[in-house]
This record gives sequence, structure tokens and C-alpha cells, in this order.
Amino acid sequence: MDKTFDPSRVEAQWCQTWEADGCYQPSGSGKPYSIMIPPPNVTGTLHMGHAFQHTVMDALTRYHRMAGFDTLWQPGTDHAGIATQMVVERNLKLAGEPSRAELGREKFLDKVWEWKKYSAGTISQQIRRMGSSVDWSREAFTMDPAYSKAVVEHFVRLHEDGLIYRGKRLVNWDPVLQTAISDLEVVQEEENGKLWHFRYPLANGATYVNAEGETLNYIVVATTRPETMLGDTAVAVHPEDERYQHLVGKTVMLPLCNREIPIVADDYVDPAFGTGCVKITPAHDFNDYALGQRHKLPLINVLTKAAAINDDVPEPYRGLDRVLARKKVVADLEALADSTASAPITSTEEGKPVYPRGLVDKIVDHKLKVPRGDRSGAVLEPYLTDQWFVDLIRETRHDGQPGNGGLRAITKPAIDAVESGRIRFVPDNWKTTYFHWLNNIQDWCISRQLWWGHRIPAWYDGAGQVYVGRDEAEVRAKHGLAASVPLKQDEDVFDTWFSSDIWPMATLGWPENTESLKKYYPSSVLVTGFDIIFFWVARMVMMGQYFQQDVPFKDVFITGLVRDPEGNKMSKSKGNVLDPLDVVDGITLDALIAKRTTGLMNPATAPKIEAKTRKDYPKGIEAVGVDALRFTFAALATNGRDVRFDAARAEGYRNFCNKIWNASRFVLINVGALDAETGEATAAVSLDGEVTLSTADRWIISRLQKLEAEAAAHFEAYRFDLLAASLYQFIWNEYCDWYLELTKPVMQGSDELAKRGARRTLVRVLEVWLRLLHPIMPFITEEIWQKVAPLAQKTGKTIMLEPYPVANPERIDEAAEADVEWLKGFMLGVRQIRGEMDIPPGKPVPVLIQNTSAADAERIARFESSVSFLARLESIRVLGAADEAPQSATALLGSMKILVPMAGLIDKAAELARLAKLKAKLENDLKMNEARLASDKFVNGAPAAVIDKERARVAQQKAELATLSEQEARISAL
RNA sequence: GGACAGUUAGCUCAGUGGUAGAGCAUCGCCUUCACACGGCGGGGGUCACAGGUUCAAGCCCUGUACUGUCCA
Repeated sequence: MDKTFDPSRVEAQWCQTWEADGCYQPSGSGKPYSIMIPPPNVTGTLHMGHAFQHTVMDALTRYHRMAGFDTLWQPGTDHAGIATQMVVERNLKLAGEPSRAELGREKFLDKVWEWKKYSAGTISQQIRRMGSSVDWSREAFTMDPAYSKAVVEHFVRLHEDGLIYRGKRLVNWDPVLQTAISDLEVVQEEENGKLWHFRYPLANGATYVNAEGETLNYIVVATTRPETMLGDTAVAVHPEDERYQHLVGKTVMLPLCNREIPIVADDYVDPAFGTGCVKITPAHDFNDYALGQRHKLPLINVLTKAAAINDDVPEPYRGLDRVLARKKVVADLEALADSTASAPITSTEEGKPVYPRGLVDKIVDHKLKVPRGDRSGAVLEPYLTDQWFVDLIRETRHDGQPGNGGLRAITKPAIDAVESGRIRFVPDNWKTTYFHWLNNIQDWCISRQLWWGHRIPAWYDGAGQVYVGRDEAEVRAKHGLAASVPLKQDEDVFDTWFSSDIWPMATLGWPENTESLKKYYPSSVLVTGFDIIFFWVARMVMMGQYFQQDVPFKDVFITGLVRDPEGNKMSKSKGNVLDPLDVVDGITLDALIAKRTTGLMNPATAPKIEAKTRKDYPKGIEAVGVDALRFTFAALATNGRDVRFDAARAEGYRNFCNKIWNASRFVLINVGALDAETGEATAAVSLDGEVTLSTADRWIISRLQKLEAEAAAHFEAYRFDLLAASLYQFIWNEYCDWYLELTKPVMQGSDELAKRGARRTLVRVLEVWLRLLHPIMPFITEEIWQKVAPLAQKTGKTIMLEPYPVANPERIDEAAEADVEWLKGFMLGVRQIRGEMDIPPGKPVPVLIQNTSAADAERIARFESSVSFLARLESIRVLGAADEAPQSATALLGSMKILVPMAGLIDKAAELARLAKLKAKLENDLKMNEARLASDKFVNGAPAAVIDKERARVAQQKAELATLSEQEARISAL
């Protein structure tokens, strides 16, 4: 064994061995425990967020596997329709290859499959390297043949049950990708815009008198979308708005189009917004659409799929992009001088237009929410198209057949699953988010005008009649359509989430009722981020409840987001992403900068990204290994909080690995299994036979029981941060700092029974602790366990399949723990004197003890040799009450005085300062405590036990203070 | 506008009623035979603010401020 732990060597070896030996596959007859991986998108490679969640899932998987469960972690990837199609299109462009349109559907899809193979391969390699113990024999992809069959099946069944419909509806349209998207894929961003006020002349020369007493022949409408006025089919006012009530039922002449449109009353209109008159464009606004339905208004679509103006408007606007159209509409309205409603067209001296001007009444600045596509970033248009929807809000079937509509069939059961506690969110507060969304849900648009995805299993005949079925043959058979009747399959594909919503079922073989499905459904826990609670979590619950009449998972553990050191979200465009393997293997600053600044959508940001990278990682990133990275994630996985990734912390845990490594070397050397000089393995001494267990042995065994109990509790509560802290603290601050040190004098002594006791305890405690740590740090624990286990008479092939340690309360030894606490206090006293009196650590010192209690005296006798060894004491002498102590530096352990004679060497000022400091703190505390005891409220109100404790504390502090004062007087007198 | 979360040591964060903790950073001493990716010791916090409940509040309640996220 080398002196320094080298992660890369052991990682490569164990990944292969575990997988080859089938350790990742479910086995045994224990209770099933299963986790379905949230399938990563085949859009590239895994990021820190994946590595984080995989660490959590693998820790849970390994823990339950060791704890005897029949454990399955199901792997796989998601085809991710829009996202993947975009990546491939961009790659084609960068490579100068023919575009999607030029290739055509079939050839383009070949390219996507090629990319999918590459991406899924990279992802699986990354998962393997992280040590994730997924069952590769079950690896799935959402477009596998079997999976695709399940996707079709769940669509057809929902359709048969009257829960799917096709209809011409206003949907969110992405004019860049030229597809419909769902409500969830829309991000609303506040942007600076304008509110244009237009005059619409009343038709037939009508006039009215406004509140100011002016006679007007027009009304003013306010809009943020001037170009849509070409599709206006009404003007609306609030029914109780006295300003306009008398105009309801009259008409206005729509400028530029010269169409007569009605003035309607509807309480959707906010009289306080703008002028209180709203232009209504039912084909291009969701609210207007609803209003149009109520008033039976015609719909005039004025846009093409690319959001240019179509041919259903006056000639001058046809073919214009929506931005240009907006400018032209406003300019034309401003220039309209021939309308009776027009204002004079004037300009300031500087040539700036003066409003009102023509038919433009005024233009004011306005902040508005602009809807953009979450993938393309394009400004979306509400657009009227034929799409497929899942009914989620109707009471009864939309087709009039008997049965429940989506509200009762799908939405309510999903709410009920969480409300009833059958699904538990961790942390709990996420269920509020879940309920809020489901209680305000709309029908789900599941068709996408893309090529990459599952083709919708619907066929059209020449008359436009649509037939749904599992395949064309079934459709023909079911509807009696002869082979001569031409049928054409729907060109569109499903929303990606309409395939991943059955992930927990379809990966187990659904719709077949397979053994796997029976055994591993519902899964035990879903580990995911809050960002896909709506997209994915809720929809899996819907489908699971609908098709399996059971929840898809029992717990939902919501992890925080992994952020950069400044707390920003990591994203490629911000240039702050980290590849988890770059933390594992290390990367130079230059290489990291190169990685972050190549292939940028906007190359102009490169200098900024470089500067930030130089600031965050001035020396690049040191290699820390997989175990350290996993431990870092575990330690930072506080419930309900985002994780700021801190490379320094990962380095700290790399050091921790080294500590473990060297502690193990110590153990192996001390049982003779390792040659300290050569690093070669040797034959260990026998640990069989009778032993004596020292206080230290009993202490560390006792502490281990408590650690085992904590570990179980922390797994149960998903508190990986506390688990990591407990494991860290035990091995470093207890086992290494104290227990190992306490065994050293034993090993140098001649008591063979005590030596064997110490050796056996060293080995056994380490062996158990390695198993406790294994779920978080699989590699180093396996590597060391292989060497330590035989000494503990363990014969298993791998630590992975060994039982997870369970606490034995009978081995808790409070007396031993109290003894060791006393011993630590004694050591601290001597070390403080050494430190502050500048006594070199190697120089043996004599120690005098005064003011001992009976218990002190007994412990001194018992631990004399240990303490002398560890504190490098020359001697320990207990002074009687009458004995005069020489001039010394003092430390206190309770009221016992630990004196180190300074024989004239004492720095009087330094020692007085030290004592004064101790006294000041003590006096402060004492004053506070005495005040509390003097308070009637406290004495009358607090429980007796608390009062007793307080009294004892005050007595103790008084005694300590007296001792300190006495010592202070003695030193002053020198 | 509504909802949720956060505000504790220089930094990143634990701490669900009984005198504030960790890691990193920092200062001093030490290359002592497991480990300098180490050991020992030290310094550093009016727990965002204001009220309230309680014998007792970082913790419970109310309000305010700021930060972040989601929804409208």
C-alpha cells in the first residue's frame, strides 16, 4: 500500500469487477426496493446535477441492497424530443452539413439515431465511472421498440376511455421550432414594451359625448400587439363601465381593414386598464379566444406558422414578419389623415411626431410579460391549430359516452395520492406546489410538430376522418376499412413527457403484467429536482394511478439544484458548467476555459466566461476521485436547499480519503498484515483466542453502536448531510485522533491479551465502519475492505453484498465513554499548557496533580500509562492537600488542577494573562448563572432537574474560580 | 399580486425550547516511527430586524427588511 491513496487505480478496477460479477442485479428474497432513474436526456453528457442525484440514488440503492432488500436501480435514457432535435440540427449547422429540411424526415432521423447512440454511450460511461450500481441488463430508452409499444398503448387506451381528443384550439406556438408546446414549456419574462393607443372610428358616423363633454366619433383601444389588429373581430368594454355602456351593440370601422366589427360587453375587461376599451383578436390571444367563444365572434388568423403575416389581410401587410408588420401598422395608422377620427399630423421643431397623430392617440412605455419558448427562446404566438389533448378537467366524457372525464379519472386521483399520504414528499413543503398546479391544471397538448419522437398512432382517410389504433392493421380491422382505402398516419409526434410519464411502468414491462412489474412497482422512491414536479412527477402519478391503480413511487425526494460558487444556476450559455468527471480526474485552468468557451451559441461572451473561470478556479481543479466527489454531494445534500458546489470542499474530502487510507495502513501494520517499510502484504498475527478489552476498546465499540443507530436514522430521513458528518467525525475525530493513539502504548507494551484485544478492536471497528461508509464511498471502502475483512474473519467476495451494520445497544458502555471524556480533558489541559508555554511537543514534562476527587484519583491510577504516553509526560505525581506546589503553569479538569512545573522558566506575564483569560470567561458565565438562580421566576417555573443542573453548574464554576484565583495569587507572588 | 424557501464565524453550511457547532480559510508551534492530502493549540458569531409566548428562544408565534425560486 502506498502512503497516499490513488483513487484512479482502484476505481477502474472495481467498476468492472462489480458489473462483471453481477453485483448490480437484484437478488435475494428480501423485500423489494426499487428506484427508477430519472432518464437523462440524450442531448449530451451528464452534468453536476445528475452526479448529485445519482450519488443520492446509489447511496440508497447500496444501503438497501446491503440491508437485505431485493434491490433494483433501473437505468435508461430519454429521447427528449425537442431538445435532442435542436442539438442535432445545431450540430449539422456547425459541421456545414445539409440542414434538417434538406435531409428530409428519414435521413434526418438517421442522424438523430446516430447522435443518440453517441450520447447514450457517453452517459452510460459517466454513470459507470461514478460507481452507480444500476442494473445494466435492464437499460431502457424511451424509444426502444417495447417502450414505444407501451407509449402507443397508453395513448390508445386513454383515447378509448374518452380522455383524449383532437381539436382546433389556440395553443402556444413556437414560430422558430414551428411546433405547438404545452403551457409548461412557456416561460413568461417581464420585458419593456409599449402600450399603443389607437382610435377606432365609430361606424355610420355615430358620435357620443365623453366625461369631459367632448363630442367624439371614435373610441380609443390600448394594445401591446398592434399587428394583431388586422385580426380584430370586436372591441370589448366592461358591462358596467358608464363611459361606454351606451356604445355596446354599436359597431366600429376597423381601420386599415375597413371591416365593421361590434362593440361587446364582457366583464373580462378591466375598466381601469388603458382606456377601458379592448380590441379583441380571438385567433391570437388566449383571453380574447375565450371572450370570442362567449360572444360567438369569428376567428381571423393573420399569421403563418413562422409568425409572418398571412394572406388573409389587406395586401400591403401580406408576407411581412410580425415585427415589421407592427411597425407598418403603427406607421400607417399615424399617417391616416382621411378618417374623420384622425388627429392632425404634426411634428415638433426637432421633427419628433406629436401625438395624437392620425389614428394613433398616444404611445406609452409599458412593462409586459412576454411568453417565450423554454427551448428556443423565441417569442411565442397563441396560434390556432389542430392538436391532440389529454382531458384533465372535464367532469364527464367529452364524447358523450358514459364515464368520467379527465377531472375525475386522472386529475383527482393524482391529487388524492399525495393528500392521502400514499406518496410522501421530502421535504414536505413541495406538496403545496404539487397541489397548486393540479388544482389549476388545463388540458394537456401532447402533439408536437417535430420529427424526433413517437409518431401519433392516428390515421386519416381521404375525407379527413381520423382513426386511432395500435397500428394501421388494427384500425382497418376495427373500422372495416378495406386495404384499398388510403390511410395516412398523423405526421406529428408525442410530447416527450407523454412517453416518460409511464417510465416506472413501461421499464418493468407494462402493459404486460410481468413478474418485474408485480415485484418492483410501485418503486420505493423517486429522486429528482423540483423543476420537473409538474413536467414529470405529477404526470407519472396520473398515469400510474390510472393504469395501475397505484402510485408509481412511495417517496419523492426533492433535491436542491447544484449551483456555481456564486450561487448561479449552471448553464452552458453562462459558461459555468462543470463536468463531474473533471472534478474526479482534475483539469487544468486552460483546459477548463477551453471547454467552457468552445461551441458557444454567443461567442461574444467568451472573455467574460474566461474571467469568471479564472476567478473561481485560479489553479484549475485538483483531481479528487469519485469517492470524494460523492461524499461532497452527500455532505451538501441538506434537505430543501440548493447546493453551491465548492471545489475546496471536495479537496477536503479527498484528504479525508487519504486519512482513511492511512488509518487502515496503521491497522494493517499493527496486526502484522502490512510491512511498514516496503508496503508489501505480510502474514498477519492471529487474532484468535482470549482477549482483554481496555476502556479505550470498550469506548470505541460503544461509540460505534451509536454511529450505527444514527446511520440508520439518517438514511430513513434522507439526511445524507448528517450521515456524512457522523461518519466523518467518527473515523477522524474519534477513531484516528483518540482510539488509534490510545492503542499505541498498548502495542508497545507486553500484555498479550490487551494487545490482542486492541488489534481485534482495531480491525473489527474499521471493518464495520467501512461497511457503514460504503454506500457513499464505494471504491475506497471496497479496496480497503478486501484487505481488512479476512482479518475480521469475513469471507464475502465484496463489501457491496455484506450486511449493513446494525447497532447492538448492549455494547453501549456509558462508563467507558465517561472515562475517555475525562482522559480527553486531561490531555487537553496538558496540551494547552504546552502550546501556550511554548514547550516543544517532543519534550517530556513532569505533571503534578492537586485537588483530586476520589474518582479523579482512581482514573489517574488507571490511565497513568496511557496519559503519560500520549501527553509525553516525564512523570505524574499527585500532591496531598498540604503539599506545596512549585511554580507551575496550570490547567483545570473540573476542580482538579493539572500543574506543569516551570522551574523558574515560567513566563510570569504570559501565565497571568492566560489565567486572567480563563477567569474572565468563567466569571462571566457564573454571573449569568447566579442571576438565573436568583430569579423567582426560574426557581418556581423550571423543572427540578433543570434547577439542580444549574445549581451543580454554579457550584462547579465557583470551585474552578477559587482554584484559578488561588493559582493567580501564587504566580503573582513570584 | 399569490405561494414557498433562505438570512447563524471571513466563506460554505449543520443546529425543531435548556449557556452557539462543523468543514474550509486564518494565526502560532511541530517533518514525533499511519497520514504535511498530517498533528497539536489558538482567534473569530449582539444567530437579518422589531415585537410577542415561555422560568428559559437561533429554535415557537406575529410583523418588517433583504435574497432566491415558483405561480398568476
